[in-house]
Amino acid sequence: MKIFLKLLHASSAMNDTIHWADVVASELLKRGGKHRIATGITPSGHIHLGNLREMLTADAVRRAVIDDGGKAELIYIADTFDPLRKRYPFLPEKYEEYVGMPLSNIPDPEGCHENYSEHFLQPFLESLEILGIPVRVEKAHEMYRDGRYEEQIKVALKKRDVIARIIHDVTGRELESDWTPFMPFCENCGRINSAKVTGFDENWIYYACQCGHEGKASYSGGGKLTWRVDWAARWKILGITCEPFGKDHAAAGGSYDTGVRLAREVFKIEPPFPVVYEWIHLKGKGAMKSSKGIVVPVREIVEILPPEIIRYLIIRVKPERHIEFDPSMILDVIDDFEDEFRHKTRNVELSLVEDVSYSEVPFRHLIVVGQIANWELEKVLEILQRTYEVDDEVKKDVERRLIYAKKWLEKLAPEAIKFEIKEEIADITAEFNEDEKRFLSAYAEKLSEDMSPERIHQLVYEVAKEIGIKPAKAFQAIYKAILDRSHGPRAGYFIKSLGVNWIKERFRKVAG
RNA sequence: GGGCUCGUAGCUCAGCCAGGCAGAGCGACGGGCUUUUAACCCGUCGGUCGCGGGUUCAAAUCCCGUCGAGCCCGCCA
Repeated sequence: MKIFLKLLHASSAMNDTIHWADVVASELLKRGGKHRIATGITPSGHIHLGNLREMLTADAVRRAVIDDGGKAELIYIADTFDPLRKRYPFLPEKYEEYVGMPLSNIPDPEGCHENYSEHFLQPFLESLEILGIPVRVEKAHEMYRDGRYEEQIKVALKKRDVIARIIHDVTGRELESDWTPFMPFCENCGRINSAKVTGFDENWIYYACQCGHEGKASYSGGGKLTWRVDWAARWKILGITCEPFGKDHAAAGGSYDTGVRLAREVFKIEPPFPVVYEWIHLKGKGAMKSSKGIVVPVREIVEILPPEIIRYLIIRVKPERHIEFDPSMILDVIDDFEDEFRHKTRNVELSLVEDVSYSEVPFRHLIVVGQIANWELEKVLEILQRTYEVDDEVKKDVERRLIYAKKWLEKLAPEAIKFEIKEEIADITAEFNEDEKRFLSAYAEKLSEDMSPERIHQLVYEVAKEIGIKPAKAFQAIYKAILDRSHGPRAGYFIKSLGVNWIKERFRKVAG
């Protein structure tokens, strides 16, 4: 047996090591065949790339469980019933008065959605769809309103002392004698963080609010459980078996520690299997935090980068490692992806969005060709046909990724990679010396319609030699005449795709 | 005070769970292709695996300790 294990080890060492998501999946499958994975991001501001890590971590596990023969689904609990903590920098002054009110009761700061939480939630949900993350959405204010918490609220209120002791044991925090695990919603001032429970019976929870109002709250929507208790309660209500969460919750004495004990001792369930993940840092700016305004909204990223790249960016890194997100390095990440794609790695498998095909045309290439072809699909395909076999599948993929290439170029690309064809000769500011003019003129003479791109490229060297200038000078003249700069895409393909006759005419004009 | 992660080639990291000749990519250097946007091909250099102990025939890997970096511990992903 021991020898067998060693052999197994030796042979698996030759391949990639087991993917983290598969490790989690096999752990889960030891516990049962059916899993419900929870995620929970509060829509209190723009939902950013850092938040997305939670979703992608969960989705990678979901897929791994399914690939391993189990069943798994994803649930996203949007805490729409959470109070607005403070007036964030991006909110107008007026929002000071909404602090403490549930997000679902606050107006949309930009007036385009039903309420505050919807404003941030909707674009995020659209993004999840684009990223191929199938998720069942549960909005907290609806769960409470529909009475799904009722039983657990009653349990929590009755076991107030047990809960208080657990929180004290785990965190060392001494709770005040009038503390309860319930935060009533005050029907007078509309806040959900300023009233105290004064008593309860089978039908009502009685409270006194700082605003002076005294009233009674319903078990269905009249308030919510405090964070730590709410978390454990929802595990029970939704039957959660696995949940990824940020390292803040994982610290000793953090909310997962209390959650474990609350789950077992108060709600009588086994806590979900934890997957702890690290923050994503924005290169040079530190951890992404909505509250600090260091944010790349997910909805913007999914417009600029293909979903498989965004997935790959996060899924390829073990959750417990932090990710340094450097927008200027994204082409390298895409290169890595394309290299892994050729080897069909597990990272790629978990990153590709189902039902989306991916061709071998490199993204870098699309960027050059797209610019040459002025982003016209037919023209791009025509150019690609010289190097690739373009069938319907490739065509479909190119059509899809060409849009990203264009957006990426506009929003994230370094200037050096961009170029623009000067339509008018008057737009060219560069000077041409006699050698260059002689070259362009002679080159235009020899160039003919039936030449292949390779032949056109070769011709540059031949003509340059003939009139006695260095090839480098010849290339510079060509690019100056077309782009008004000294560098550009590989000359042969470039000239061919621009049209030989157009080039001949242009070179003659420039040469005077 | 408690907890987590990281420390392996100049840089970014894999390898550690399951001990078995120290790896990849990039960079640098040399050569080929007589500029092509961080192009391609061939080759070379490059590491006391943070440090100190321990276990073992054998340790980057396991155990104990230690130093350094970053982060978390009201709410937050």
